[in-house]
Amino acid sequence: MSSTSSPGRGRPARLDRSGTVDTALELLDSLGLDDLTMRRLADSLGVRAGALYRHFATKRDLLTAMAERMLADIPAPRADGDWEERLAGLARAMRTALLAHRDGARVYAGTHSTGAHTLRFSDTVTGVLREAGFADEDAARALMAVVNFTVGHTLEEQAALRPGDEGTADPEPLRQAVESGTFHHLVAALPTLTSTDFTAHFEFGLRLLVHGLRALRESGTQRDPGGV
Amino acid sequence: MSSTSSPGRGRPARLDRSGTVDTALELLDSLGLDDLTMRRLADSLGVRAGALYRHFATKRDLLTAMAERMLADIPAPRADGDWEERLAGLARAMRTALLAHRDGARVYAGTHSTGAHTLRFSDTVTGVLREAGFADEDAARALMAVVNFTVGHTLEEQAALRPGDEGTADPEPLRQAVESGTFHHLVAALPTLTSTDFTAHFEFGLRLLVHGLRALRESGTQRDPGGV
DNA sequence: ACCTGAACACCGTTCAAGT
DNA sequence: ACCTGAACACCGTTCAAGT
Repeated sequence: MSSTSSPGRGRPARLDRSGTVDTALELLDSLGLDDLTMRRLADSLGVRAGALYRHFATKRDLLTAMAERMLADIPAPRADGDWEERLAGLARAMRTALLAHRDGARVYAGTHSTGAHTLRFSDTVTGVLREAGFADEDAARALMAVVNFTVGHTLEEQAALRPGDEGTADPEPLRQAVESGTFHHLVAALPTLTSTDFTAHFEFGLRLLVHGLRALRESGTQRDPGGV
Repeated sequence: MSSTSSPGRGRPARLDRSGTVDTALELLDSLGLDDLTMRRLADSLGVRAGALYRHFATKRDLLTAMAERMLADIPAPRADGDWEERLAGLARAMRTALLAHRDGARVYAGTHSTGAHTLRFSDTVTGVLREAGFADEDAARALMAVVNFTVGHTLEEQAALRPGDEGTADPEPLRQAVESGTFHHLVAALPTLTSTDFTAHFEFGLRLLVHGLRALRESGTQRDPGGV
């Protein structure tokens, strides 16, 4: 169970930043974000809540460190494939990293990490686009568009999958409201909207973004055709 | 000020669902989501916290009603313009509705409303796409892609604008980390990434999605060319 | 019928005091 | 130097009792 440094015999020599984040992520997976408290985390570490504040100025600080750690799971992108496939691969890797932890997207969306993993990911995405010939400004905006879509999608995906409270896993109230009303376009869309094939939903949106970027690239700067 | 039923003379006849949501949105604007508590809302209504539970089973229920009310501000779409302009207009209207309240995107993202305004908005977007010739499944997936991007973007926009805690309004730590490291692609993107012209960022992503949909429409079903 | 009072079981955070 | 104990100022939610 105890994974990292100093398994501890007599005095546990307990708290360090990295190990605390590990335990916090395990607790997140078993309890969910709403039940992850500083007190419960302290219990898991064999310590009182106040001791956590020697390593994290605030709970938000802890959550930021957790978000940053989640992005560490993103593997370095394979160098093969064209820019479209590499960009899509990076977006998929981000979704996968967020899905890897319960409420992962909520944790990520609620923080603003500027850690090394976050910067590395942003740098990689920007690099794929710049090397494909996109202007710096377009590369930056494309990064934001892809990340914002991915976070928005995964937020929705994890919200829909959790047993929550009302009408999420159970589409009955929505179905009823739709069929009784005048929302006939929505009725046609319902089978897809209530589908749980979130990968298909994600791929659809991702394809739209990539297509849009391809069109922008072809209409814009067509300098350096061919090349690497 | 008192809008709905029974303005009340002697005894305020105080609580009703609709007025409570109004007051909650006002309180949200002045305090922010983190400081919006059931007790403070009760104070604003001249009532004790327990009384709120006669109208809302839970705080989450209240927040869902607030999210639903926010979408009521979305005006009916103008009938002029082609499907691309109408779709873009609806996405812009949603962003505007979320921006209209402090932490609006966070409130919306944290809930799962199936109220009339949410359904009407979804029905309208789906209708624009179906009438443009998209298959039901594509219309549904396009709705989700546009909404998820819009929510993700606005979440980011409101997070960046709030005076928060660390390195959000102040890009110094990020700038330093970037310049000291080997993230040279990110350095090129920095001026755009730290720009506060969020409308430009939003429009860029929205254009990508619309371009992608146009390509899909032209490659896919080209039945019923011309005509309304 | 609708609200109050009071409680239950918690929170995040701080800080003197111990070791 | 690092952690405990104990407190401060709160939370969301429930429910008997009042009116």
